[in-house]
Amino acid sequence: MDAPAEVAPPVLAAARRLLGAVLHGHGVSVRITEVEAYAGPDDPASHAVTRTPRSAIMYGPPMRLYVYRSYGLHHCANVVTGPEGEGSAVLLRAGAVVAGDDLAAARRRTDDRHRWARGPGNLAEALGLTLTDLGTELTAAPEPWLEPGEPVTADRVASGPRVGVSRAVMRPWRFWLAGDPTVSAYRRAAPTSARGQPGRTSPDR
DNA sequence: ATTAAGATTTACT
DNA sequence: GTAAATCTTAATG
Repeated sequence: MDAPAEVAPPVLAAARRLLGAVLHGHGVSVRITEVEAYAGPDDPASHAVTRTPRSAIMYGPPMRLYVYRSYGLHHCANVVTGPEGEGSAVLLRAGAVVAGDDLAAARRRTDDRHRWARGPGNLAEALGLTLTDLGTELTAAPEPWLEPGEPVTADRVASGPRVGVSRAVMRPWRFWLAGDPTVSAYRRAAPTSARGQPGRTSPDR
């Protein structure tokens, strides 16, 4: 009983490493400021919990783009990080636009540059990423591709629970650059049945 | 076949 | 604070 309950999976290190990297989308480039790690079948909040046409890409080789539709309206972009068969990926939640300002403003229909790539759906929209980009090899051009950034020092990285998930809420697998103005606000997942019911909380629902 | 919930965002009371 | 927009998946008939 001296061993830790579980070892931090490699996807957490991969998530931290993506902070500061630059994703070059279709005419717009974004420096990643906020990410979330999603592991394989062991992670109840991950799409990899079930093997479906949508999650198949997560089980493929790393450094490929995983795009999925969220609530039928938005696209969310992930980087597959684990080796083939593991099923882990990192969701790109926010970033700072470093190139293609005009195009980003047009796609997002706002001049507030802090909002151009704040939130996973908004980030994908700013970069022009859709399902046609699914499976793209990210290690080299053409766009979209990912340019590794300078390693970020640990004291600049904050972490907390993932946004909008109702399962495995205890895992602080969201990472962001502390104090960065482009980071999205934390929002708790919507309760499924009884809301705000006092007395008891379900940690791992 | 239908229903419910979800790694979301925006608009509105 | 709540509702609506609407795609994918799971559960059910």
